[in-house]
Amino acid sequence: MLTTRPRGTSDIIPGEVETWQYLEREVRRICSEYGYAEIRTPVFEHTELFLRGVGDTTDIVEKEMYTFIDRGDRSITLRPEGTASAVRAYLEDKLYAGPQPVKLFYTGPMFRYDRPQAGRFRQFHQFGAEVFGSHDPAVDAEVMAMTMDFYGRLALKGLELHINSVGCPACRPALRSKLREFFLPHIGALCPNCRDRFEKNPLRILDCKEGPCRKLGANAPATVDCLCEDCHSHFESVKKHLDLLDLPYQVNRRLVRGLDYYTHTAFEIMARDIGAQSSIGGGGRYNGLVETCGGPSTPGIGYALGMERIILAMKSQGITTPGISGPDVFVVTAGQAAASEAFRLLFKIRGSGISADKDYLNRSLKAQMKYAGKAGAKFVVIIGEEELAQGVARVRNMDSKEQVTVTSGEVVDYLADKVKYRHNTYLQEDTIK
RNA sequence: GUGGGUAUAGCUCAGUUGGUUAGAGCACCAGAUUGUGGCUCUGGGGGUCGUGGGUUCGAGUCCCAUUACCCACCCCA
Repeated sequence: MLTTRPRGTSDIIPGEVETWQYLEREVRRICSEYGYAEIRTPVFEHTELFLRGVGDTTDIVEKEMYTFIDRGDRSITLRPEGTASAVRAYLEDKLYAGPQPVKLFYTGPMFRYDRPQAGRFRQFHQFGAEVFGSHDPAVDAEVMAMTMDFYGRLALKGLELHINSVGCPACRPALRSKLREFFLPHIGALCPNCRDRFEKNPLRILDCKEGPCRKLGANAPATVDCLCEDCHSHFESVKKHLDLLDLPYQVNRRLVRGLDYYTHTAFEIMARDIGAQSSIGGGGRYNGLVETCGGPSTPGIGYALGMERIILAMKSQGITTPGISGPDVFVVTAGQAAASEAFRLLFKIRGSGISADKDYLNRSLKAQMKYAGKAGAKFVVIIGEEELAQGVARVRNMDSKEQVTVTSGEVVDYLADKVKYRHNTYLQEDTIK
């Protein structure tokens, strides 16, 4: 146990972390372009927030929360999702008092006590965004377009945007009773889970994957057939705005998201090639949530994307991301006499903004060269007795094998010049994805 | 919470019907005449065979339990 990480968690080690850093860069870039500001909230909250926010009949709350009592006898829960916290902060930090609408994004770890499998972990990471304060269907479209834009920037292909409207408090009671009416004669044929859902939330029966429930559900009244005037026109307008952007989507009448707070628009993005857990992102409108959490009636909409699943999809599509990058310069010495000079030079190089390193294992010149090559150093600076005596250093370009002699006074400037050039090309490579 | 599969070196895996000091490739380290990397060659370090019990003269190999991981169900990112 001492050397085993907790189940469903993972270490992101050098070689992998560069992919995460790249994704996080892209997240910040797109959010700034779309006008979303970052918010950082605690990874744990009072349990009540999630009970209220996420909904106490959802699977997340019923069986997946990491909840514990702290030393002050408070019930604390590791956040299973980001929206509830964003809503809490919106209220607590009085963001409603600022210019509206309020557009926020976050990235970070979420926690759900699930059995791990492909694409599912107990600690996983989401990038999410929320918009508070606007009813405009154009915002629904913006939010969906933004997710698809993000995937597109990562060069992901073949994703499907599924959308639906799950109604609002005005039309949902009618829908519920219609569904109950429909399923009542067949209640015996439903799976045990759905018999439970029949009472609590018959909407979710539509989402069931069990054969019999699925068959029955195919002919059941769908949410889109029972929408009130308001919901209907909202949904139509959302679709119109998606069309304006030429954004392909499919209306999925069965799409009912697992969180209770959704109203009007619900959407989900599916990837076909990442195993059984094919959803790589989803979201929807939650016009009642802020009020449920004790705030003024405020419309809201948001989404969350699963970082691990994005990485899975990228891998299975053969998309490469920046890897580990070696030092710009590696300082190699020959003989003890050069050691002091090399050590000083190393720090001078670093001081000019160039990444540099040297051997600390007392290795032979050959071994130092070998290491520099494996570490991916772009240049090697060699100092031996001969160079010391002449007041020079050899600078070797590891790619071209070209080696020049530079006076010790000019070494740093010489390297700075070469490396600056490399940095520019590196930045360009970095952007192509 | 339920089901199936797997567990031998840092990694990927061999390991005959149970039989002596458990192997390979890759990786790591060091050398190949005295100061130059990627290729090649030689050598070296590294394994309580997941853990605990059992059967047996003898278990990496058979049996039981346990843990971890993987995959799937439920559900979600």
